[in-house]
Amino acid sequence: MTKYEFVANQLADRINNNEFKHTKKIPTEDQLMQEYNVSKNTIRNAIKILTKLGLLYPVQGSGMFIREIKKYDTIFLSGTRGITKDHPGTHIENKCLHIEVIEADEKIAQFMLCEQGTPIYYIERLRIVDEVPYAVEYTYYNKNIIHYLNKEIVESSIYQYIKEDLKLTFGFADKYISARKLTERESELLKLQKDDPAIIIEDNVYLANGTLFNSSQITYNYQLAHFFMTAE
Amino acid sequence: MTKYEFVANQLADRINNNEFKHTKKIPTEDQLMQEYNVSKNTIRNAIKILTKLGLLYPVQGSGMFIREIKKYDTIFLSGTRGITKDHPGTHIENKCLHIEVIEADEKIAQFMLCEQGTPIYYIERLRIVDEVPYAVEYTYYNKNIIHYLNKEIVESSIYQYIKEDLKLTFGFADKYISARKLTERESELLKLQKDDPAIIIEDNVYLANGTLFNSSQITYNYQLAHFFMTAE
DNA sequence: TAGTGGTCTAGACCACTTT
DNA sequence: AAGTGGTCTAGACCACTAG
Repeated sequence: MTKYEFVANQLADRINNNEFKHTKKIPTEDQLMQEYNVSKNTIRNAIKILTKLGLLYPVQGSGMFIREIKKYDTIFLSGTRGITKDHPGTHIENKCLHIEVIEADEKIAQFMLCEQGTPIYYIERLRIVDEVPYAVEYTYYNKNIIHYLNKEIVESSIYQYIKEDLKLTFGFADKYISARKLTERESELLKLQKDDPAIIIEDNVYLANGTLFNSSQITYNYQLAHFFMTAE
Repeated sequence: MTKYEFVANQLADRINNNEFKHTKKIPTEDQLMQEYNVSKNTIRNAIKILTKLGLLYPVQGSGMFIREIKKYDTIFLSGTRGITKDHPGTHIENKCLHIEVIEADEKIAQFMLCEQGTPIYYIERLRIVDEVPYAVEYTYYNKNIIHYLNKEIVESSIYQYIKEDLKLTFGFADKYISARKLTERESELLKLQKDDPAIIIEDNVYLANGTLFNSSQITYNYQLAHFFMTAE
């Protein structure tokens, strides 16, 4: 862990412990430099992390103020993490509906940014939060990068498997957000009506070296799923 | 304009002009430091801007690679700008459906983060892109901050008015994204069917000093509106 | 092993807010 | 005028990639 990550974690803890509830501000940059014995740049890097998470906002000439945002039960969009981290204390089940290896045709090759004929895992999952169907997920993984997947991995955490077992590091993700009507099959799986609204997130996830390894289309239950982000 | 903003603009232009199409990389940090005669930090700040816009991704030890993303006809979510900037070359019309000044009741005071009784502009607009109804927008402005609004301003660009005439600077924005069914009135305005899907963005915009001045709920035409963002 | 991005420091000065 | 965040510099060293 870098110094600025350490400082960011410390500050996040201190904010969550309400240490600054009187002032609604964190200490000044100079004070933090002294407290943690680091340079200004390191403090600023730490603070940038917290700002992106929506915990703070800076006011030039005045201080770094703590935010009070109501993000109850929402999924945080500005991260490569999934539902899991945003629903602490809930029971999440991933039901594997379908898993197969296919060869990329022209269309798949195009959005997977790979050659035609590349082996691809195609997976369908139903994600269930606290016994209620939450989302239907259609995912393509490049098998040249994720060499092996099975039902067990797919039903637990694929991300953890990729990170901890395969030792791959995530870089960034593109997200396309839209809405459409549910298909009949989706409505049955989500226990909603056909033609009910669905919020769709297409998620293209890249490794740190810039290669795309995963493209998902996730169909969320519109009565349950709400998303949150903060922009500058 | 700061030096790093200048460098970021220059680089964005050079990328758009395909200057780096052979290498698919921009010059190294050291090269850019020399070219623009600035320090490493300045280059890094510039590059961070381009990374957030999704134009670049960094690979440690290798270079800064140019991205090729298909964001045709989408609205970029990671910004406080609206539709306007994302639809160059299109004709945008804002039809004012309703404008009135009200006093904040308990509920409004809560989400506008103001005292009860604060004067508030409540505005309804229909946004039309290239003659097609695009979104229905319900907006609250704190009248203690935005002292005056009228139909003309509301039908042109409110943001430009706030920025250039009132000389206020935007800070950050929270966005909540969800889906629901259209109301009957919305379906008529958007020329869709009642109970058709709608993608909803609730947008809370803050000034640089951290005060909330604007809360909108925007109901987008699901057949036209698609959103894009990039996350780390 | 050389090239390239990432972290970190120390210090100067500027822009804005608050008193 | 004093306090506080924002920009900028010069330089050292680390982490990772690629030939």
